[in-house]
This record gives sequence, C-alpha cells and structure tokens, in this order.
Amino acid sequence: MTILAEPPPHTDTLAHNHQQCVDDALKIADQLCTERGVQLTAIRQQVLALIWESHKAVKAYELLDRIKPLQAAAKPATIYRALDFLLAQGLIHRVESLNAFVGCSCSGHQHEQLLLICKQCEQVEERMAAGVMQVLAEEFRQAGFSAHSKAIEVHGLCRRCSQL
Amino acid sequence: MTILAEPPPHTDTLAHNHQQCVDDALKIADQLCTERGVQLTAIRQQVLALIWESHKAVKAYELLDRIKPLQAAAKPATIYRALDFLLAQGLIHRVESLNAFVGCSCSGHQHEQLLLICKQCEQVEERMAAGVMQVLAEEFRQAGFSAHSKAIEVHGLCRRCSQL
DNA sequence: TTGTGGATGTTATAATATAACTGATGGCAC
DNA sequence: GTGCCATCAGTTATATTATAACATCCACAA
Repeated sequence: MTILAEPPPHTDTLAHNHQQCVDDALKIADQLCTERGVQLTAIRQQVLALIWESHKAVKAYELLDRIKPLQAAAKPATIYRALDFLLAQGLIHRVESLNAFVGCSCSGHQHEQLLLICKQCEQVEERMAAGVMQVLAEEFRQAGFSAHSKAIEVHGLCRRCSQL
Repeated sequence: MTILAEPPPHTDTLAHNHQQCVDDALKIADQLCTERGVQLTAIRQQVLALIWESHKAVKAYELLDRIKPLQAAAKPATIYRALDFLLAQGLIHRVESLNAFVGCSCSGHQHEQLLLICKQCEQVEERMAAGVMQVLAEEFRQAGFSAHSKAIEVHGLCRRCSQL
C-alpha cells in the first residue's frame, strides 16, 4: 500500500504564515466560482474568510456573532445559507461530530478527506489519505454498498499537542 | 491487505428474524452490565429495546415519544441520560451525521466500526472493517496523530437498495 | 439511624437548524 | 423600456437537538 505525499500540515498557527492560507483560500474560491458561473457574494466571501480565520472548526452561531459588525442584519438564515453554498461548492467541510465548519484546503478536488481533529488545540488537519480511501472502496465493494459521501472524522491529539 | 470475515449484514428487515437481533442485543447488554457492575435499569433497557426495533438510526425525540407509553414521566433528560449510559457501555453508536442512534452489534468489542448508512431504506450496517482500520492507523502514525476515537460514516445505497 | 451514591424527576433554557414568506436586484427576452 | 424570471437576501417564527441545575427517591452500608 503506497501512501501518496501529503501537503504540509498547518496545525501550528504560530509557525505558519496564516494570512497566506486565507489569501489562497479566497483566491481559489473566487476562481472556482467564476469557472462554475456561481456567485461568491460579499456575504459568502465574508463567511468563508471568517471560517479561515483559524484552522479550528467554527460553529454557525459563532460565525453569526462575528459577521454582525460587517452585516448588521445577519440572522441564522444568513449564515446557514452561506454555509450551504460553501459546502455545495466544496469550499468548506462540515465537521459532523462538532456541528461545526472548517475550511477545505483541497477545494475543487473531488476526493473525500480524512479530518484529524485535535482535542487540545482544536485545529483540524485535512488529509487526502489516498491509501485509506482505496481500502475503503474495496470494503464498499465487498459490502455491495454504493457510497455517495463519506466522513472520516478522528478525534485525538495532533503531533504538536501530543509532544507537549 | 487481508480483510477479515464479517458477520452477515442485517440490512434486510424482511428476510431476517429480527426478534433474534433484539433478543441477542438485550441478552448481551444484560451480561455486559452484570460483568461490569453497572445497572441496566428498566429505562435503559427500554431505550435499548426501542433502538433495536429496527436497524435504522433513531432520533432522541423519537425515542422519547415511543417510551412515553412505558414511562409517562419521560422527559428529554430521561432519554439523553439513557443514551449516555448506553454509549458509555458501547451498546449503541451515535450516528453523528444524522444526530441519531443505532444499536451496536459488536457490543463489548473495543474496535471502532464503519457505519454504512443507506439513504433509501435508512438502515445502518456496521462493519468492523479491520483492513480500513489498519490503514488508518498507519495514516495516523505518519501524521503524528494520537487517535482517541474515530467515526467512519458513509452515506450511500446498501446492496439491496442499489439492486432495486 | 443516617449518610452516601446512583438513578430519576422536574423545570428551564441553551444551542443548532429550518420554514415560509417578503423584498430587492439584475439579466434578458420581447 | 417593460415585463418577466431567477437568485439572493431580509425577516419572522418555529422546529429540532441537547444540557444545566436542582429536587427527590431508594438501596445499601456504616
């Protein structure tokens, strides 16, 4: 079983240039939406930017609080509609086990990912985990199951936090 | 990569003797609780039995409605407390992506499982998926991640429903 | 008896999410 | 330009999921 190379994990907010993450995410979002002929409106972009403020998963009502300075009229529906859009475009992940949302760093790729959620620093690392997905596919074949979507969410301690 | 043998899937309510599933589940629960010196009280047993009425994932408030004939005083806390107990004992799974609960057919085993959730018939098949878990473990090692819990929930069509 | 711990009862409320209708905007066919 | 349509956002209300906090009960042991 060969495991494909992974992009460097960004679980260390101190050590990486986070503004670069945000800029990249917004730029990619912009490009993808243009290509697809869908609108990355101001609200949607603001929500995406708020989600990318950290590598932690963010709750919808936290986003609501944080968008209010920019969108005074914001209500739950404002946020949930933006989240629905971003999810549909693959720009964010929903973290089911936390009822929260995190930026997707492989936006535009179709493959599903593995989400490693740190209990300590709360950051979420996304990994393509090609090997895992391949073995999973074999498992589905055996089970006669046609998979439409999968979430692999793992709670534990990230490299950094387990070393502390 | 060898895949271990799986117990026969019980995704077909019509074709299998479901009463057997329920009886087995209750008997195993009883044994485990006795062994562990914890109390499988009437409420807890009733909730477990209600969850086992089908192989579908059941919502907490559905359980609340269904337990009322038996426990007229039942309130949300009644159900959530019973669910917490059953989860702690490994007798049920929480299906994060549905905010619902399903009986665990490998109660007492420590290993994590793969949950295959059918969009059509709503039944949940549990698989040990030893191969998947093994490859996952290798992935964690590479990521320097110490996993404490993992949920692998896959939505799609089960064998039966994809053949219809 | 008297405490102690576990389970349950009870009330209230928090947290998460959606429905349904209204209005505003902008493109485009005519 | 006018009218039409689709998309997005505003607004109100409510549904759904989950927990907090405190009271009560009861079995059992000291």
